[in-house]
Amino acid sequence: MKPDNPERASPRTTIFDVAREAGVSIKTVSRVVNNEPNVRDATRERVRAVIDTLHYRPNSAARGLSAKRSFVIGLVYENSEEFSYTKDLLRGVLNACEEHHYSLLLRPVTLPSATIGKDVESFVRLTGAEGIVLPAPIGDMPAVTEILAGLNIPIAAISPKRRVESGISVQCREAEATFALTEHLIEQGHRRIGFIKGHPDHGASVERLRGYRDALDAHDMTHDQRLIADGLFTFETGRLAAMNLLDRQQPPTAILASNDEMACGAMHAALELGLTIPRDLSIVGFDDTAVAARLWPPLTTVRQPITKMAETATTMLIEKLRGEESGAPVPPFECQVVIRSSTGTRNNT
Amino acid sequence: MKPDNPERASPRTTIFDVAREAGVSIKTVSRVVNNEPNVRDATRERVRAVIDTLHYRPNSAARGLSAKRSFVIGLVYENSEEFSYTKDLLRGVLNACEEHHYSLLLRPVTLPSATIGKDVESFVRLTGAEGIVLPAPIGDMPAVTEILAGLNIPIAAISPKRRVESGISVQCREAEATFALTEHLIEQGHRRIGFIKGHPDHGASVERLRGYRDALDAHDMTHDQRLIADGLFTFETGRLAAMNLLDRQQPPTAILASNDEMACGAMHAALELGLTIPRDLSIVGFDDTAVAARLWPPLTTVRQPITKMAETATTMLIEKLRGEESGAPVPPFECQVVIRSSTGTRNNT
DNA sequence: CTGCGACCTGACAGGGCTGTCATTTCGCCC
DNA sequence: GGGCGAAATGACAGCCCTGTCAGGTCGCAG
Repeated sequence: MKPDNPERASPRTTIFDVAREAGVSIKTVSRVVNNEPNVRDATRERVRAVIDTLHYRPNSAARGLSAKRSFVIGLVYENSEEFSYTKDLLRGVLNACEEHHYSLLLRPVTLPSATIGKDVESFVRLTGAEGIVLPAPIGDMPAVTEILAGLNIPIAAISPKRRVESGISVQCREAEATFALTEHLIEQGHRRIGFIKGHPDHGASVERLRGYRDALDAHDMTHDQRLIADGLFTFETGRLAAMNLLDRQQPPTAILASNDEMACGAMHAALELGLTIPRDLSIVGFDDTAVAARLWPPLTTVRQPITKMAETATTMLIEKLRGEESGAPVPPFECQVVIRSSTGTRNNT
Repeated sequence: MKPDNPERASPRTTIFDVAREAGVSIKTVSRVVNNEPNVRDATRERVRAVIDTLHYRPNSAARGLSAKRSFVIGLVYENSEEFSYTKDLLRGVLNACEEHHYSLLLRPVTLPSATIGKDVESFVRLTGAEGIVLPAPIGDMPAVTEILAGLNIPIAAISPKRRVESGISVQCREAEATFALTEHLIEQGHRRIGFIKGHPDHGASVERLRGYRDALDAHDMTHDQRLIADGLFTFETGRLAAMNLLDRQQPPTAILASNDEMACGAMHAALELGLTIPRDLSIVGFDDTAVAARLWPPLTTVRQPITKMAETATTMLIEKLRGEESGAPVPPFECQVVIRSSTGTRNNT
């Protein structure tokens, strides 16, 4: 037996109630709600007050129906093992959506996917999303971008390989950060620094490799192709690549992996070989994922302001939808090198 | 210059188009779309065919407005550092929502929160969510559940302390799993097994402690209160608790932490003290988060079928909204002990 | 052939909001 | 005080779908 509750599902207050209470037409209330001009300040105030007392919230279904807009942003993301990147990303996108009263709808995808174009298309058709946020590497996939261009849906790409022309994109100074990371190793005396490349589909892979190479150049160090190994951003490819690198006659004294997952794999490889970190081998990663600080020794890595980047990209996307586009591309964000204990001094050998 | 595209934003096909094409009334199309009865099979087929050719998708705003429903499920989750639990959870909830054509809207919260009741209330009012999924420990918070009960919004609790009467909840056999985990340690010869408790607000904490105690009883081992330490499910509390435990005159030879984060903290504590795992100390966790397999040595832990649990709970919630409630509570799910290398044989000392 | 349920189908009225456009009010200048 | 343009406000249709209910069709028993 529940306590008797005569009125089920209290009848939501509508714009009509507010209008009556404030003594204006519903259209005026609508104008106030949407911050439209042409309402006298006094009227605006009065309506606002009534809205507050009545706890009025516009019905988004009705609003969307009438305005022929969905107020929905879609986020298509890779549902990968490593999720702390996605977590921060999600946080940023969600912040922006809430701030501007948009809803966020999610579409996880498993890569590689042959049907991703169709998937995104049906996602958009079904949800009526007005704009789509595309984190790397999806923002670089023609199958997706072309479909969305055809549908006339604006996109915001996060860390794409290159700026999308006529689209929104935010990036961060990954090359510079990798440069600094490499320099950190050089300063500690390392002269043979191994590098594990990232997935070739990610723009980040190119940038990070560039930063590494530039640092070697800046310190007049020779490039040894045998110190560069392929990887795909996964734990296992990192482990294998490191095994490979460490199996050389002249193994590196430090390894820079293009992300934390692979750095973690490299660490496992080193430990399996009985090496002590950082005494026998220094290891650094990139991303500062949740795992990085949990490893032993804790991993030196680079933190990107993902949440901030995602928030900025999404906000720009929404502004574009509103026609408030500024047009000016955002300057790239700064990354931050996080020095922990997986790196240590090393003399030449 | 883009290729000229005369028609912008192709006019979406509406129910009206389908009706005309199929030679029936829009109401009949509506019936087909919603799988309602009272449509002749031949008619149904014909309408379905037209829907397919025209790629018709009902406009959810219009549908919601007309039916006075939002087709929205809300997920309120703790935006914690450890996210791999939430990732799996999200996956399950999303699966169920897609399957039943509901949208999922997210509301992350930071705990502890004094305003969580109000937050959830405004979330529901704003989104019009018809049902809310509440993972632990939020499903146990009266501030939240009472608000939702008042709003007449059904909830689905995942791993709550106790079954919500007249509500949906799914749980898994955490006590049994912890029992098995403890037994694993006992079989390896451990006689002094430390235990780090979880956050007192989580139902899981009680269950896991119970499993540990039951296992000791089953093997006629004495309970030593000094082997039990408090924790709050975070890395740092785990580290501190382990430090404490290992500082005893008779330190434990194995530590069972109530989750992986704390197990990881315990591992750091042990390594800081110069211990080798598992030679000097075995460590086990709970949850099988992404970090567990990345640690060195990889962590023995317990995997819960979170995705499955979340999917089941959400499906039940949606069925309830549809009035298809079966009423029968689901039997608890089974957990799986994942044995890795952080545990090893130990003779009595 | 008639009558009568049972089953199908369609007409119509909104649902809460916004776009359009007509109307009223206001401020200001001569 | 009258006149005028701009600002403020409101009336109304319509967005696309579903609930309701009336009407139409079908099969079958009498």
